[in-house]
Amino acid sequence: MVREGALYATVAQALRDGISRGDYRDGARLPSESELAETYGVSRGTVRQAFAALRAEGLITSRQGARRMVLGGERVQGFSELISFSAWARAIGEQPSGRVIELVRRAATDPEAAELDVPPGAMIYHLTRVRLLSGQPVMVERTAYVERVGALLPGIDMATESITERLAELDVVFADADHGIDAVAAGPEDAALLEVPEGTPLLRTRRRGTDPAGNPLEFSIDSYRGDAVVFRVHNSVAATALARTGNPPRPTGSD
Amino acid sequence: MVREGALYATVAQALRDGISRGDYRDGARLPSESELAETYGVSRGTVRQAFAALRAEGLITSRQGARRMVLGGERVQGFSELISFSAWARAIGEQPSGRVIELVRRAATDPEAAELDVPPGAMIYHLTRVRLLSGQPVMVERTAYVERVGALLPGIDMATESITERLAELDVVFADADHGIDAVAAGPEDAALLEVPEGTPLLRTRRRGTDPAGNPLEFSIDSYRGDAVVFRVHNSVAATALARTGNPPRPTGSD
DNA sequence: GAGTGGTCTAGACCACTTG
DNA sequence: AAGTGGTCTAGACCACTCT
Repeated sequence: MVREGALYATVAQALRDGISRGDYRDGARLPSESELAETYGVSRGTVRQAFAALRAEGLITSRQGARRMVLGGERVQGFSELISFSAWARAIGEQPSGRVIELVRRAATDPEAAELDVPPGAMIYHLTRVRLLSGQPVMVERTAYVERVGALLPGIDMATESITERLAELDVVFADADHGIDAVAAGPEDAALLEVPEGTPLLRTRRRGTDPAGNPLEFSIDSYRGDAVVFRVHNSVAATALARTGNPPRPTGSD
Repeated sequence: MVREGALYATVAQALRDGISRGDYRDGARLPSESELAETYGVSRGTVRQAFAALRAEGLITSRQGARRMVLGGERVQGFSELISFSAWARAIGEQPSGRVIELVRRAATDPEAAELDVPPGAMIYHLTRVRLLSGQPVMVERTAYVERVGALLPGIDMATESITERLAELDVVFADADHGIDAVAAGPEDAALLEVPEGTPLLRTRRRGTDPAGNPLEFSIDSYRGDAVVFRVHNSVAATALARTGNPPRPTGSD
């Protein structure tokens, strides 16, 4: 168990550890807020903050009046796995690698300029890579970086290092990402790079990554072999915390 | 503006309204916590709870020391749009409809039993529908319902009503959903139902929906025309809802 | 240095689940 | 009826941003 900066993060990690270790099995009821508050010597609010994190991750249920329970299903944790191919590969026990097809500095196309929120024709860096899991090509990545970020790329060994992680060390931190996911047929170039027949179904994601202030850092179009990856989404009424739209049956009368 | 049950929900909705009304434009800085606390006559904690909801929705940024800002980009609303085709269709301004291919009560297959957390061979309801947007077939839906829920289906007009919304009125409420998204080639049956050539890329989602207590209610395999839909997901360091799961193509040689 | 968000505490009351 | 989570308050201190 690693010491985190915040108390609630420590408690949250302890609970995650307990769940993955099997102390709390699938469907098992977790300790109450007050129990945990006493155990860890923190206030109930801090325990609630820890639970909120696990709730957002889809790890546990939460209903008024009832103990929280562990939700089934294996989960991949963390924001970094979603934005970094390398981090994701390691998380599932695979060896990530990459082959750079092209890295150029050029004027942004109109769509790129729009996504990166830069003036039309502004200079950007564009990187094309094939990403491999244990030597097998599984994804073609075409990423446009804003100039400030792209200028750091030549100093990074893109075949072995994780760009995202290296950038983080250089204080370029990703905080938010929007993903658009659809399915397309492999064109000639993607088919060749992925070593599949033309027309093979590909899972394509278009992702815009932004820094903590909301400024776009990169815009990437990633095309995965359809048989190589599954995107998993967990969501809940709690995570979106939005009111129900329904019409509760009014006992009083008509409307 | 509708009165919500909780104070923080009222504040959150007021902020959403302000954003969509344009009071706070893209990139604009929002009022501080203390300002809002005074404005609405609530404590700072309540304001923070409201902001947390908007943060989880990907509507705003949040960094220590700096005012929160409005994030750009159109958003997918909430939980209901991901779990209900009808709700989603309406949200994008399309007319949803459905054509029932088959509704049967039968014994669950092993995978179905596992997903629905019922004993092997238990009775379930299985529904096959083609879903249409403005008359165009865009998705084939194959859903297994636990018996308790499926027994309600015959009373629902599945061609025009939203099953999810009708079930909510009957106190069958979805609270969580796990989605697995990948890309596959259309087989003969799907191709016929969707009126596309065999082999056309389809975006397939496998979804398990559970009630507030974590009990599975339905397991659905939805196959969308790849050119008809884009899934949008927002995630952030603050709230992670998306994950990739590996299914690496096995090299035939070593290992 | 002033302002702001992030964390934390110690209470309180209510709505809901459970035995 | 007891236990539990959901909401809310009123403070406090700290880390960080901004100008």
